[in-house]
Amino acid sequence: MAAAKASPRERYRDQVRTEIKDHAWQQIAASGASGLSLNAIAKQMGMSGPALYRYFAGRDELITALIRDAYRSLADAVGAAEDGAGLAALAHTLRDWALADPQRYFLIYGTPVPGYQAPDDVTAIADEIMRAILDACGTPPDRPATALDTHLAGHRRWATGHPAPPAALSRAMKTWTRLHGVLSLELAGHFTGMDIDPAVLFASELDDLPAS
Amino acid sequence: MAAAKASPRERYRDQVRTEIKDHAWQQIAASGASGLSLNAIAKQMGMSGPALYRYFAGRDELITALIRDAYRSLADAVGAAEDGAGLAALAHTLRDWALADPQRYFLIYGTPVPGYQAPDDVTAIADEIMRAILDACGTPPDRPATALDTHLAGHRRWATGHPAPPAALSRAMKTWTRLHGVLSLELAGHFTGMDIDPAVLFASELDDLPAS
DNA sequence: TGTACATCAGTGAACGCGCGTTCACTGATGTAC
DNA sequence: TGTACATCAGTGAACGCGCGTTCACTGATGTAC
Repeated sequence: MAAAKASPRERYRDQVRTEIKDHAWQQIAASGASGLSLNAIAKQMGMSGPALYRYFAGRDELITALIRDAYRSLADAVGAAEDGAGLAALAHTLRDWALADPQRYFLIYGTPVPGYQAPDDVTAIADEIMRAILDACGTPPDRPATALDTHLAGHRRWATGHPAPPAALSRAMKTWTRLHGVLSLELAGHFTGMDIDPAVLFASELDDLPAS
Repeated sequence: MAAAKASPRERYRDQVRTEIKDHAWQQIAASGASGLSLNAIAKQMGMSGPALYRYFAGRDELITALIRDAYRSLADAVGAAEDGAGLAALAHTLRDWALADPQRYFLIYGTPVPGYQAPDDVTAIADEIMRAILDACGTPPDRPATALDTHLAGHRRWATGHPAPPAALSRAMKTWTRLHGVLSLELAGHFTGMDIDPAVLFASELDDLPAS
């Protein structure tokens, strides 16, 4: 622990920054990311609007911090779940994480804002998430190489340094896209109108994965 | 053609309504749905803001109209593609449709606005899309019933009147979620940073479908 | 331990902006006799 | 065909609002001697 280094003022700053972000998440959960307002957060905290500028340079910096935190939280969750527990454990961790705060999931994987480019350190965390999935995929059975295998073998920047064979890369990729497919439609409520239980569909997709 | 019924004024109204929506789509493509502004559209058309209220009761009604049009356009596209051409044709039609205007795709399948509920006639079009996928799935091979089959057999409101057996329902469902999984991540740009070609992944998911 | 000074959190007023929306109106277009 | 009237598209002014952001400031907290 390097906590001894933090001065009282620094500790206070971190605390308020966290409180601001907590209120921001609350607001996003209530009305979406586009409804996020610095003034509204300040009012909720009993402060005046300009006070927040001591903690964030502006609205954009706040949102970027939220995105970073969301990625970090997900990477930690799947990283911890992956520790030997296999793909099913990771998948359910992912689903639980998403259901706990749908808008947080969508801040990462939802509708992109045209023109927004995530900072480099955020894309690094995104890679970390992919590596956790890759780890959980384990060693795939031998089978003839597919077109996807071949493509991924030549484009594995996101799996830099990872010893996984092409077939494992394919499996990780499909794990990611398939689970996201079910999850994002579930979170957006597209199954509600159909009267379908997304959990059953999710489980079924998970079952199908090893065979692919 | 029932066009003879439309009076000059009605024709003009329809024309202007269409023009307003065209500019709205342009604006959404440029800065996302949250950046849609009636005043900005009016300015772009060389009109004053209040003039638009002759054509739409307000911002919400405009957006609802856009959502309806998006659903209608997609339903027409997949409906036409499905006509005997099989699942691959439908899948590529879907992908082309999405790539033609990503923000339009996300208006349907993207981040939901908390609290927004689509009107009934829109969910009817959503069912129509599902039926097109269902039709394209054809008759599945015989196989033991899965848990998903059983669940869907008891929850087929979205396939009302459709003679498809449970196994076909499962296949349709997975077709939908898997293609959406790849597509939505592609449109959001998540493969760009990974240097992966989404077309290869999409094709591979399409290949895997019949086996599932 | 006590005083002098620097740091910094938070305030309140103000700026300019664009938003959705209303209202009373002008002027053109279409309709009826 | 020509006139009288109704319909309706579009304008301009105005409303109230909340937004992000700046600035000069007060007052509390921590630091150095």
